[in-house]
Amino acid sequence: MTGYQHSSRILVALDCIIFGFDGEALKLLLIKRNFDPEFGKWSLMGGFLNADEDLHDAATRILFTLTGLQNNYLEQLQTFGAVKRDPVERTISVVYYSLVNIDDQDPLALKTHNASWIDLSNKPRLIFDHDQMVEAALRQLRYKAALYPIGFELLPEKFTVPQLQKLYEAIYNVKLDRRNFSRKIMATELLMGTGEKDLTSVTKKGQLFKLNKEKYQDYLNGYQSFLPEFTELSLS
Amino acid sequence: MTGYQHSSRILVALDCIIFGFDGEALKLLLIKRNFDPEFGKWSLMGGFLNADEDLHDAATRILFTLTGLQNNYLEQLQTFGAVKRDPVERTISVVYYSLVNIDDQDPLALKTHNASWIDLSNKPRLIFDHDQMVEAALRQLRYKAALYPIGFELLPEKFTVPQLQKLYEAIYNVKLDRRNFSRKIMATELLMGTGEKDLTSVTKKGQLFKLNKEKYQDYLNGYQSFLPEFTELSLS
DNA sequence: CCAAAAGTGTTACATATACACCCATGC
DNA sequence: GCATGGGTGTATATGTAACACTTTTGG
Repeated sequence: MTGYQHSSRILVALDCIIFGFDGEALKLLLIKRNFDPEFGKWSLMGGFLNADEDLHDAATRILFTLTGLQNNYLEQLQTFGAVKRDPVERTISVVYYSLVNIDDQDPLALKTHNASWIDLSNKPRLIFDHDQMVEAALRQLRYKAALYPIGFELLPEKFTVPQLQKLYEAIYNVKLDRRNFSRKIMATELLMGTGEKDLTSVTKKGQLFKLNKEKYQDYLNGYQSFLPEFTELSLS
Repeated sequence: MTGYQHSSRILVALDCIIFGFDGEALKLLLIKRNFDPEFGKWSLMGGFLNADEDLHDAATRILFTLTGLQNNYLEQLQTFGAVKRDPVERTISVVYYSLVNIDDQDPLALKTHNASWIDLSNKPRLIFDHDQMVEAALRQLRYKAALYPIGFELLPEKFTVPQLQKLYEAIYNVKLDRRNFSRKIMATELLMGTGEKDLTSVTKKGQLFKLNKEKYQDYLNGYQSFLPEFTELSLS
């Protein structure tokens, strides 16, 4: 037997929600399409699954093509499969989301694909069901960032506590108390001081920290939860 | 244009993890395969996506075929897409999990498909990557049941608080304090007394409750979290 | 000297946990 | 009477939330 006899083969697409953070707002990397279909409209970065390619590898490839980045945080989100979601041909789309350091990408690749970083609050209407995809990704990011310290994936290697706080404020769209936040983050032992100070800030007083990779792995492996109180915020 | 020119069409399967609860243990509805491939081995219930069928509809159809049930809790989990996951032909599988009341199903449909309810703790080795699928489903169930009161989907319409407690003990594999559990559940206002008592229990003292459907919807819509302290348990 | 950013300390409140007692039923 | 299962109450600990003060730097 060389294959299943019944049933139809279907086109499998992948779409990628790419989150970034510029120090103030949460951003999305979006494409102003310079190709058909839906030429000229905004969409997520996407592509098709090849027959000889693992699903996750395909997502990695698509992310690499657009950003020049590999080894980023990349997680499968959900698969969208309404019959008419793509008017050209019946296509199901496996959606991934990724967290990247906005400073690390390849500007040429972005230019080639006509991609730009857009504030989440200014997101244009996207094609097909891409708006729903973004909505689902944001929900997942909020949930995940409450239980696991994945927010660091959006920051440069060295960062200050107030920068980290701004990131969480952007993710959950809330204002946080500086003192409580600092105390809780320090209690996680996830940060290692570098001795350096952040000279770009106004007062040059911010201490730069690095992530403690070992502790980080412990948290990712789930021996303990990260910021349980944020789970409530994931529900909104 | 009638379709995308490039890229290959791929077979899309669906597999379904069906959870039940018999009052003591969490159970899975599994198939002892009376068909090829992997005749005689255990697997999840599955099927293929038709070209003219929404993905979620296909999952509903497969669940219905096996259990005779519709309108159950059914949620997409994840898509498995390793190239060699199915040795017969390259197939990606979109996995759903479902919560059913174990008393409600159609015994004939079960018999036809050679299906039986198996304690999660006695799960046999399953074909392909189905073991991983079950593992992921259990993790998702634990997380979800901590934030949303979906556990009720596994119980009959009327149930006692101790029964509900046993369910949560089975899901999280822990022992809970009777008094604290009762107080917390009552505080949610999710339960409505029926006035009846559970005459099957030894002391006939257990009060039977029904779910307050409106409150239930509120929780599902996420205006408040359900049992935040359980999120910690989801991580193990 | 003042404004803005960053670092640290204290208190009150809510929530989770641990534990003790009483009641009803069947045997 | 007593074992079992089911219902209710209270003290403690832990963690979250609310709030005040000090220091440094640039203008």
